[in-house]
Amino acid sequence: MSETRWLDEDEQRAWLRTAAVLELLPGALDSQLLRDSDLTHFEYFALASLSEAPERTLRITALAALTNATLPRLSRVLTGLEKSGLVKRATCSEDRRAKNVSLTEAGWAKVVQAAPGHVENVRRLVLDRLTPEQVQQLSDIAEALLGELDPEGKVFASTRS
Amino acid sequence: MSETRWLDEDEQRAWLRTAAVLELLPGALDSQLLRDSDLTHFEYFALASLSEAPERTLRITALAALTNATLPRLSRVLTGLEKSGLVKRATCSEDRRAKNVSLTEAGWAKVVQAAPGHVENVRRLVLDRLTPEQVQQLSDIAEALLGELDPEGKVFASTRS
DNA sequence: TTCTTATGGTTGCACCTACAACGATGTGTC
DNA sequence: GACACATCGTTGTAGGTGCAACCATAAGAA
Repeated sequence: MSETRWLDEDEQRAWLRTAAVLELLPGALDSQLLRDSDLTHFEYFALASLSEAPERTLRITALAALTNATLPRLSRVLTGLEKSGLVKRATCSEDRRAKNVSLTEAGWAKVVQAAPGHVENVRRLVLDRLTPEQVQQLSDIAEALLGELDPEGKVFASTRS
Repeated sequence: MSETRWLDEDEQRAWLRTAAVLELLPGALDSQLLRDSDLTHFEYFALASLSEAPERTLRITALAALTNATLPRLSRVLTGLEKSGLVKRATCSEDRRAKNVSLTEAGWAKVVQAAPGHVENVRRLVLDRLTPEQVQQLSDIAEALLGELDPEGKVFASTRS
């Protein structure tokens, strides 16, 4: 048992501010999307991820990795999106345990409609409040944190150094 | 209607990484505290905030501002903490609409027991993965974001510049 | 083949959170 | 004092999320 290394003043301030952002930012992202497009941020992110995949189709497990969701969570969200006609599921022919999710035309239209407002919101809340140097710093910091949070690099593999 | 300013490559990478951290970090904080102390991060934060207040007591509204919670959310969390004997509520004598929440002895003991593991986890997940310069950068970045997320500075007033 | 084990995905259950509506008290105006 | 209005906190209700248990299919061993 080693002694606890308590936070010094600078560390404490940095962490308290970070925790505050962690608490506030997700809600700010959700509320704009819910208001303007009737989507949670997670739903938007899943649809956007699909929209950039080949054939706008992915294995459910692959989409879960991209969006960093657990399978149960994604499964239920997909059920909702399917009811809304934005995606469809189909059993995979090669591996009949697996399923492919595809964006429907309506789903594609939804992403196209929602994207500008969402991007504008990300700028307003985050990017436009930082200098270009800070944006780069944030990118490096987040990358460092993902090393611990997502050690296998499964999530957002395309964005890792 | 102005044209959408889409994200350039650096901005997109920074944002995707940040969104990934936003998705993963809260769960990592919760799971250590739930495992070791049977508290969510939010519950821990509320108890810790109380533990640093004069008399270990705060108005419910003041605690909501400190923890950045809505009143309904905090009210229900306090109900749970009260059932566990960690806090108690008492109607405020000066303003009988209001109530004061106080940490009980058991609540204080819980904070004392939980703090070392939590601090260690914050170091493992965040602070120890960054250079001292990056910790300072993160502090400044979070401060800048709170300017938009919490314009009135009600939250974490003590940590703002 | 048959048995065992691993993987893909869904569902039961419990809990947490948001939004809106509500009861109760305080403040200002006439 | 009596009214309108704002504030403090709680609760009804609906929906999201995690964990564990579950079914179905696949892969490997005997």
